[in-house]
Amino acid sequence: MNAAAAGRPVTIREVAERAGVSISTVSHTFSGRRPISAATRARVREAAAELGYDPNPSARSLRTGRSGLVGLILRPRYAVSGTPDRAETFNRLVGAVATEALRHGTGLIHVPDLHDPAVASVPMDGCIVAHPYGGDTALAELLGRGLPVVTVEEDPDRPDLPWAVRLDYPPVVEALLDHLHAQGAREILLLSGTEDNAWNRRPRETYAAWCARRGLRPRTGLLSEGLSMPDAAELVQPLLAGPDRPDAIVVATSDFAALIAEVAAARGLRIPEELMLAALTDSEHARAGHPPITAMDLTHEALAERAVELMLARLSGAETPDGPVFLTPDLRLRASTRRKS
Amino acid sequence: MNAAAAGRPVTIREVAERAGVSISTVSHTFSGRRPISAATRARVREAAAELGYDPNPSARSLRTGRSGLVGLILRPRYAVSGTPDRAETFNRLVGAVATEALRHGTGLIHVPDLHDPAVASVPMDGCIVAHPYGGDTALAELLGRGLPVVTVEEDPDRPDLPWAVRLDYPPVVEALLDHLHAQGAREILLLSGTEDNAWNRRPRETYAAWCARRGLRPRTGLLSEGLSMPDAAELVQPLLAGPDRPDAIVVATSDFAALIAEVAAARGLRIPEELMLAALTDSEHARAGHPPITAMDLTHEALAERAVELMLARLSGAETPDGPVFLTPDLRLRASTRRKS
DNA sequence: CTGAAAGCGCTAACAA
DNA sequence: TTGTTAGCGCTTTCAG
Repeated sequence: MNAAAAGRPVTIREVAERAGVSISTVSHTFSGRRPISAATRARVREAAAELGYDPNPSARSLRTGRSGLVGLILRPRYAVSGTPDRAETFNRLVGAVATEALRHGTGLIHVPDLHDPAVASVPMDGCIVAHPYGGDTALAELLGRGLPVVTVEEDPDRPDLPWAVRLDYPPVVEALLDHLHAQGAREILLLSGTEDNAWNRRPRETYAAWCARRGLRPRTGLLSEGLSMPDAAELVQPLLAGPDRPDAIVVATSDFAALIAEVAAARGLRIPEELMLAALTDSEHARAGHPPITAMDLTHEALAERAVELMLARLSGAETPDGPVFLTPDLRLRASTRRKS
Repeated sequence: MNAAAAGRPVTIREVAERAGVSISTVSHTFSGRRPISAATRARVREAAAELGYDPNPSARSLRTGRSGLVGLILRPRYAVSGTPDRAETFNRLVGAVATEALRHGTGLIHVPDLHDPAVASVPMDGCIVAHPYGGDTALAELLGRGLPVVTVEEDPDRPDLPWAVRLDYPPVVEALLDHLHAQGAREILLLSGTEDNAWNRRPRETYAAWCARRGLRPRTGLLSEGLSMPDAAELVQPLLAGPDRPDAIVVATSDFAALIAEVAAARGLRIPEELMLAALTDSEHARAGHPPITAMDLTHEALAERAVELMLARLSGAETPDGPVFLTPDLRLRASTRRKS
């Protein structure tokens, strides 16, 4: 029984001994960073294989200063405790980042709470911070440590950090509003989430500007991403009750959009004839809703792909880009906003 | 500008110097593993904060032998290169494992190719191997290194490894077959995937036994998970053409189930009246199909939760369990197998 | 082409 | 309560 089978890790020293060479020769055999005679290399490889040698990654990165690992921090606090909408969003982003990292042969670490001292910090060469808040503290912390950071969506208070993949909301949100307007909507209510991130802020800004241009009264409200369905229903009811109810609602999350559709149906309001409905993120709720709900897909896969590329470029010493990469969300018009005319 | 802002990591030594104490005092201030006077502790904390000190995780784990990180390897090779069905499956499992790890404050590493020497190995205390193959080489490699491993589904050739979360297929597959039989199916075709894992093997075994018991002729075929839709369509066509076409098909993946529904529709075959259809994994394809397709949900979230629990228990020194944990897949009967009678 | 040895930053045993 | 120091396993300079 060799050392590995016994549970004790095999070190470079044992391999060297077995092969009858020095530890530096073993090291160089694997790194290839200096010429080793074929005979020696064969002996070392054989010894390593027999012993089940696997270089200790901590020792290596202590020495080299690099781990070959990229971190991922998903900021939205409701990402983890999830309604299906949030779960789908979270899963798509995490899955896509993981896929992309693996495709490049890079290990990916999901970083646990940065601020919890009970939690060991992780050896990462750089970190992807997804959907940061305005003035994001975790982002600031990492930047303060001098760690290379790439963000998925910008910290809305620091929109110009160049190492970022951003979503270009204005044209898409305008297209959505124009579409609603073209279908006859004149009283459009925007229900944002309460998370202070780009996804909530940018569309709100675009909406305000659009209303001003059109000379329409802006109508906005908040619906926290953390609400339970019953609590959200409670808040939605009165919005549909009064005589001044909106003729279209744009709501941040798609499961609340589906909820609004239900509440509307219960009140006898027909969609899209009496009320149009759209969501600012897409999910199965929207696609399979009754009727299917118009939604903006945030192209998580593309965000992930570009973010990983950006990070790897950065770690290989690429120049700082002139500005963020911009991607365009994908507007998916569905029956909830399509009036037969 | 301090060292961190300058890009150079701050070490314990600098903190000690600044606080006017020894490095072991700094170490113990953070680890809390020996009493430190309040005054000293305050000075150290202040110095650390001012310098932006963050303990080097590689140094720590080199010394302690533990990293606090759990690895995750997803074995199915089609998990990454994905059709939507595989992407949903992969995303759900990865997302759920990540969520569960974070909930416990544990870092999670997606392990890149174990056998690629160009890829740095990762510092993990244990590893979750999901959906291993029969005689899985990666699993064997990790076990050979003496690393604590927990599997999600068993290596079908090593069904008794106790550190595993398994799916209890037989009763659910039987229930599905009984259901089809009760609806009148007598010529049931099972189209397995070609990945040699539990998900393909166990239902096949159950099917064979069920046919034997019922005195029915087993009809089986293969449809590789890696096929493109057109290629899969090519293979499916003849199955529906002959006079001895099956009256029910159980197919492994749900997107091929949806494909079969399309092909059947194109041939004028009505579902479920002339052909019943079921999938051995659920996805939006099945839920949103026309008609919606009966499917077995593999409860990825529950698998992930139990696997992470098992891993953390194992790492805290829990006793080896008597056997694997068994979970029951969730059979979701839908219109594709529901004949009006 | 190969070996000896320093040292990465930290923890923990031992000393005081 | 605090300080001194060995050494975790590796990479890399410097010698040969």
